[in-house]
Amino acid sequence: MTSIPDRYDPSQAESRWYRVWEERGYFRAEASSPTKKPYSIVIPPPNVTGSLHMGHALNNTLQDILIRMKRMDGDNVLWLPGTDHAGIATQNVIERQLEAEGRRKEDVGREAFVARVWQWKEESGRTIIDQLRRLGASCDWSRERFTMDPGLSAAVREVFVRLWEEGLIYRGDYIVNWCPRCQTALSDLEVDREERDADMVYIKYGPLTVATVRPETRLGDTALAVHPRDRRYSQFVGKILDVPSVEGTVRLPVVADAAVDPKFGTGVVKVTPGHDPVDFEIGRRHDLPVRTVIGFDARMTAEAGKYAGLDRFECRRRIVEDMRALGLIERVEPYRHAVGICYRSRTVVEPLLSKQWFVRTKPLAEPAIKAVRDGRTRIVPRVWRKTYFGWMENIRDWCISRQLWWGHRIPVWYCDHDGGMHVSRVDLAACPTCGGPVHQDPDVLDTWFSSGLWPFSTLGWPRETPELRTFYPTSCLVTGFDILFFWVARMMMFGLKFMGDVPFRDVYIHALVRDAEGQKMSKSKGNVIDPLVVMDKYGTDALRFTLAALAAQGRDIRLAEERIEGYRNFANKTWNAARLVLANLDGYDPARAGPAAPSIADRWIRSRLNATVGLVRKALDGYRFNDAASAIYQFTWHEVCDWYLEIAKLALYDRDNAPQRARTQATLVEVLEATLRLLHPFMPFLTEEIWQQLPHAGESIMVAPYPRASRQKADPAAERDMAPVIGVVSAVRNIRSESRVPPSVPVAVTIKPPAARAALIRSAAPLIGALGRCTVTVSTEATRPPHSAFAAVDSLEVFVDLAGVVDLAAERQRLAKEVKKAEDEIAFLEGKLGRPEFVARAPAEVVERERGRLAEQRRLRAKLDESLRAIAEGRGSG
RNA sequence: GGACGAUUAGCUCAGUUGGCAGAGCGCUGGCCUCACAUGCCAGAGGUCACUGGUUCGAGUCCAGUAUCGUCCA
Repeated sequence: MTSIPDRYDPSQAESRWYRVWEERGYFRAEASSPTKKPYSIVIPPPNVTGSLHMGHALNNTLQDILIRMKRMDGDNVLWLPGTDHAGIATQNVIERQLEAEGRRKEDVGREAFVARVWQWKEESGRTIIDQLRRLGASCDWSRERFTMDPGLSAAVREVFVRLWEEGLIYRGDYIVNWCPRCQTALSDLEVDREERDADMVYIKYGPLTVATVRPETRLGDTALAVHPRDRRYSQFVGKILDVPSVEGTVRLPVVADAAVDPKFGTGVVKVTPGHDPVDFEIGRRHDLPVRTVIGFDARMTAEAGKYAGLDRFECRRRIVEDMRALGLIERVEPYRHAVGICYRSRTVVEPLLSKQWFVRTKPLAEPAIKAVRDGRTRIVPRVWRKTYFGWMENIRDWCISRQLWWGHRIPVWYCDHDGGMHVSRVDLAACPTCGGPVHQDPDVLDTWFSSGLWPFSTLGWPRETPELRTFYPTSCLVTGFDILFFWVARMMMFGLKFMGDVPFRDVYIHALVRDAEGQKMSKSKGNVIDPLVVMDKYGTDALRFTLAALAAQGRDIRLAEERIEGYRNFANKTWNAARLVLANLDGYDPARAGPAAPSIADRWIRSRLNATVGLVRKALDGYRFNDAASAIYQFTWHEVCDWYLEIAKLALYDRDNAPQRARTQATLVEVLEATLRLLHPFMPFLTEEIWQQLPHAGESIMVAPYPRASRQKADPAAERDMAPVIGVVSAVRNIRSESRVPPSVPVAVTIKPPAARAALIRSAAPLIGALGRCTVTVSTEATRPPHSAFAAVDSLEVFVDLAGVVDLAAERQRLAKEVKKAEDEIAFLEGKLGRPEFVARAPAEVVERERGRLAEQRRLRAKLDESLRAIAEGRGSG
């Protein structure tokens, strides 16, 4: 009957429409618009090395939903995409390539190495960008940025120089987290914690005993420390102890310092200023020397004497053996503790003293705290505010230098002649003071230093561009909580500092995607669900809708394949609804649909659509994507498909009533078309595919208006009048099912409405008859027919004649169940209304409502009792 | 150790100003009814973790307990 296939095939629709949209320029923003309201989002730039995982899929689906809705609203929408150069990760990729060739980066040299990274970036860096297209992301690709683009690099230099000039950047020797694998310093944030089993070794230090899990650092000890108020050890404070140890007797002073936790170990700690950040501070306060015994390669240095050259962990084993031989080990206890590991290479980091660059963060953090407190930036859901404040208020200086080759090189030059240091926006070829030769600082900046500028560097800053004026502050940032500190916090600080305003009005923080068991997805666990595989199997729209439907605030998403399958079915359901409509539009002419007044069902479905639009709008305004998705799902499937389409078929198949048919066609087209627009941000491909085949105005659903709800469109009378129709049909079906009457056998139904509803029910009788597969008699004077089953629907009494087909026992059972329900309800309400406090204190309307319910239930029970009696007396059985 | 979150149907989860406990999946029974079996109809299934408190009334507000999870030290 129709050439449209009965299954929706996503694969061909997806590639086709995306190309059309892009070619027509729908994704492009206007640099400025005299009339359109700006709406902008900058993408959290994925690593250029990355490939799309579920987290990206979720993050970008949510952004695309917002973007598409606002675009349909007619705003001047900018979704700015791009990628991040991801210093360590990208460098690792090329290093591994070299490794496979049997070479190291030192063999090829810095310049050639960086050139090779660029080449790789040009060839392979588009993977994730293409995958975002696959997802349907409607980014403005003409404005795609990369953190190492010339413009963004200029922004990095500008920021570095200005911060330096204001004294907010400094260079110095401090203990930093060193990754021996990546051969670079890391910021505190780049160090993950992992629980590991270790040996807590109790070592004798002369008269005292010290507990440590890092015995190899014994070689770097320059003091012992106790808490100033620890009476146990006050006699030792200020003394210098002669401590026999593996390298002979060493002299160690005992200092008192409040940083010592008297409850840890014995209460005495060893102080190793060269290898522990706390000890480093203690060392400064007490003017202790620093001994570096572990090097950048994680091997013991010459300072370690006979242990020099040993790997740090090998040295740990050896030194314990040696101490044991010397009787210096008091005892060894198993100990579980959190070890710092590099977030990229998972290598245990070594706190090491080195010269690094730092940003003084306190002065930057204060305005960033205030902006959120004042509501200039709104964090959604609000619970994350506390986390944000907690971190910002206890912020520590940020180590921004990395000993990598790939990244923004620190814009500092040292004169080889006079030793001077020059911070500069432009490359220096010679010393500005003496003209001598210069060399640039070898280090590069933390990747987050450049991504922290993303909301304005991508818009052209430090140049003053129309884009910057139009789209900054951006409207919303959509991101996961895992980079709240890494990225969001830093954009807040930099945005306020350099733009004088917040980088975004809203920050929407979404959950993490986990597997069905709640485990974090990871390649090593083998539990990843690959979005690309899912898109192939179920379609992009199904994946997008699933992610939106599961994106409830404040909870992680457990993704199981069955869920995606369920929403694939929803896509197919919508497809088939459209098939039904499209197959029945012959002779349709919207101009001629006017004359016939809409039926109750027409008015009802329009009113329901209006209500659904209201729900979806409200949900999306509050970033409640799951509520929006479920409202659309519920309406489309359970109101349009389950009821309205079934009702519409009656008119569509009735060729003798042309006006009624035309009117129904008009309603179908109107409701389906609007539903598609409502659904479009969630399922862009399917909706475009159908919309193009429906009568429509405009060239693409992408740029058609997003539906708006209005009070005028609400039709409470129609909703009230449809309720008994649905109620009676459901009751008839229920009786039919419970009495085991096959659908093919017609039954006779008698409805006894109260006088006030008689006209309505009479006019709806054919409808009820068709939907319930029954013949309907309506009479206000009806009496219970013999051999009939009974149901009450609000104020209506419904009798289903089961002569010849009735299962008496089944009907009795069904009635008994209804009686039980009514009686429970009556008991509950009588109890409630029997309490004088309730009647006295609850609002009058609540009391009135409960009284009405009680009366209703009592009446119902009476009717049910009557039916049961009829059966008992044999009247029902015939 | 500190902070936050979670505990609602067999499973996964909604439940926004306190006023008849909902969805999806799964399950049971019946249907290939001319859009769809990726479907249709009907149904079963819940002491809202526990203990107190506030209130006429608590899944919802407050305090505590237990278990699980996350983040920070």
